[in-house]
Amino acid sequence: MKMEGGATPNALLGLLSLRPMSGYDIRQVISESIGYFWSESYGQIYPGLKRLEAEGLVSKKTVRGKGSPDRNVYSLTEDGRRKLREWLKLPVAEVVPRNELLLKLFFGAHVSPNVSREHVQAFLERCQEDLRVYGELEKGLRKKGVPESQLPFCMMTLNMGRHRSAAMVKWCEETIAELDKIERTAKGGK
Amino acid sequence: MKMEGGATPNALLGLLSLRPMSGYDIRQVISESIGYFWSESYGQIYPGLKRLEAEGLVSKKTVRGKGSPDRNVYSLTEDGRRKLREWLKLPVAEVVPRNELLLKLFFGAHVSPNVSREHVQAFLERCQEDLRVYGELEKGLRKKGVPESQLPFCMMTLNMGRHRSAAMVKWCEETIAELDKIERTAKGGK
DNA sequence: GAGGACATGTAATGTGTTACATGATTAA
DNA sequence: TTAATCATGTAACACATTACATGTCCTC
Repeated sequence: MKMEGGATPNALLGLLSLRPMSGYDIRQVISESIGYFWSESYGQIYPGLKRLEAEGLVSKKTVRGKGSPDRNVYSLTEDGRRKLREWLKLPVAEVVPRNELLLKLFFGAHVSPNVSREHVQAFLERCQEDLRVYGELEKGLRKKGVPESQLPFCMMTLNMGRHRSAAMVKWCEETIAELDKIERTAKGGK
Repeated sequence: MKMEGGATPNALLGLLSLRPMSGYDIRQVISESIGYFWSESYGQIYPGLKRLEAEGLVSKKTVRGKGSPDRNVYSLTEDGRRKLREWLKLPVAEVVPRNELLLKLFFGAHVSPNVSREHVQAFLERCQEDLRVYGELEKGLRKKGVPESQLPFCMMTLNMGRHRSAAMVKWCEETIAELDKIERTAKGGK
């Protein structure tokens, strides 16, 4: 009867495997590590940690703050570590990710090609920005204390981002050229 | 107060812009057109159509079935068409799509490299299959009655899939090689 | 004294899938 | 007769974000 699908609680376990953290810390760490392919809101994190504690997968230690609020620092228990390993072994649940850009582009014939062009242009800029961020992230990895054993895995995820963004940049350029062509012929044929 | 974000009702409007359809039809059409980047379940479609009708964006016509159940066929009203155009002009809401494969890969140091390798291998096969499907889809487009004006937009969405899948195939191959290297050194160093 | 970072948490709301319920027709 | 396809719809549940509520300390 146990649903093993839930990626969110397992993501929390994974993050706590890096080091003991509070809910607040987790949010920070996400944004500077896996933020480009995973995110969690406080509304998921705090109740999630509470549930994991009730299941004995993490343990809480309240740290009296010196000049700051109390922190609830959670760490993985042996059970939690085992649970994480089991989840990692399960096949990846594949979903079709929704792509609103493609949806709008698909129905682009209803509006001026200019509209689609701007959507693609915005996406292009975003991809270029992402490529820049991946560079920063890599620098951060090399400097900061990422365990030797974890480093190649970080790099693999970064590399997917790079391959993806580079391909998207190419597609954007081709698509913008195509949209420009459509606009020119629309104007020329008038 | 109106939330304009809702992509799902707008997706329904877009699909009905192709031709009048029943909720059942919509599901079929999705799977043979935009299914690789968008999907809707009946639980969204039927209540969604009802709501759109109440707002006057679509109109319902019940067609008595000859040897099959009655069909509720919906068509776009002028208001619906206008609403669709307005939505198409709004900037694309950008979200970070979650990627469970990357999440598992990121924490791959906790399990044998073999486990990650198999996840990537499965993803590789899926991408290759996708590339094949895009070919089929394109053939279908050329044969069937897709309006001339809509065709280039279909092709643009297909091309994004192609660029993406091709990049992913390359990444998978590189990543599998890297994982093999890790496994060899782990074995060699023992 | 205003604003921002630190810190925790809940409630309301939105979004979406899955399973269920129903029932006819058609092909194996 | 059994399964698949056609067809519509609801209810329960799962998942997630946002806004709100609260309060401290530190810097400008």
